[in-house]
Amino acid sequence: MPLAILLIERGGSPYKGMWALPGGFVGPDEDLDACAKRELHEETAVDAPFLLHFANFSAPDRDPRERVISVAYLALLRSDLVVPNAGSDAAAVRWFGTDELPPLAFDHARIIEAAVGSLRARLDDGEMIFRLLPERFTLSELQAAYEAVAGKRTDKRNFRNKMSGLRLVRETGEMTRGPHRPARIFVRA
Amino acid sequence: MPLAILLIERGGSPYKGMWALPGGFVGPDEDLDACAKRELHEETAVDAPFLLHFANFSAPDRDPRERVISVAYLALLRSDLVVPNAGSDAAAVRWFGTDELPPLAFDHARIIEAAVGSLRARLDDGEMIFRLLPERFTLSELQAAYEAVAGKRTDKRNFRNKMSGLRLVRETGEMTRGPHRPARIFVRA
DNA sequence: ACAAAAGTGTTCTAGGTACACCCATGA
DNA sequence: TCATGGGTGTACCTAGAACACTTTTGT
Repeated sequence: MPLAILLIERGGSPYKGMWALPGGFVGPDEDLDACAKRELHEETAVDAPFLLHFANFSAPDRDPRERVISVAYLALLRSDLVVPNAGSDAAAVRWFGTDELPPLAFDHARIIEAAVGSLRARLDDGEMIFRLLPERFTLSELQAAYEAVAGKRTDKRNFRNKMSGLRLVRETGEMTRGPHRPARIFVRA
Repeated sequence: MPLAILLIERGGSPYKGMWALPGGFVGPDEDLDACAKRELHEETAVDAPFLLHFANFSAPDRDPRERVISVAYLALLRSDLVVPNAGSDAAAVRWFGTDELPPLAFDHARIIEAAVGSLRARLDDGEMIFRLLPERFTLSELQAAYEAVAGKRTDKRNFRNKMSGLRLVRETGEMTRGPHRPARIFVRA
């Protein structure tokens, strides 16, 4: 499953009918993290437990209506499990594979580029990747998540060696069942 | 020469008479980078050719007067050469060693902590460190700059080996003169 | 001659990469 | 027995860290 981006179809002008990142204005009694979480929920009905700030976008004319500074956040979620619902201001919401992105409103294409770069740079921190996995997972599932985000394949043995060095996961002692050899089940360390 | 921070003494309330980071409000026709550069110049008469954004600070009550979101930037300059002059709103301006910081207004102590961390994390990018050096420099000068920022000593041979790997500098063929063995003069690659 | 700073190599360890085959299960 | 995915080890290379002495100049 490739990396995908959650976009909303704009219901109003400017850029009416084009796709854009969810977002909105910060309230007087919330910090930026809370704002990002709230706006995402209001516009897509998606809850992202962990959001990461990665850049600001502040060119004076990036919104034709008025001066807007965007504080950009990213989250990692399982697009196969998270079903978005269009909320306020959004005509529609859906996931787009990174290779099938539509034309985007404002400077949002640039924002997505920056987001993917930041995400890949932080993959080994071990904070984000587990958002793509159930609580209990196999090493093959973990590797698939890594590869989806990194956008490239990795050797299985090298991946497992690296993981045992990073100490991000802990074995449960339990095994999967299925029409093939059982796999060890791990949890986050 | 240890790492130092440029602070202004606040001329008005709140926190009148306390020390704080320079800063101000973004104008309608400038982006955040330009704002940071302008505010620094207005308040301290210092020109920083390269500013790096490292974090936002947005707790709703961090300024007792009104809601203020701070977009924090850092620059690296030679505190021995850059002489600040108090400008608008500032009663005084001066450099403080990181080990002799006064009590700070607002949440600026936290901002400085974050800044030093970000700076150290990016030292090897090769973007910042040359701000501390003249155009032509010796490897010993470069190493001294590294050590000042990193806050710790480094082995000379290891430092030089690392540098020749990073390819950040180029030899000029010229040498220094002085009451000791001449040193090769380098420039940025 | 001496004071001051420049310059130089080797060994060890850890982490990254390339690479191919056998194993356990359910159907 | 076959299809499916799980699981394993070695050799090589590179980067980082520890470590001490000789060289060149001006005074």
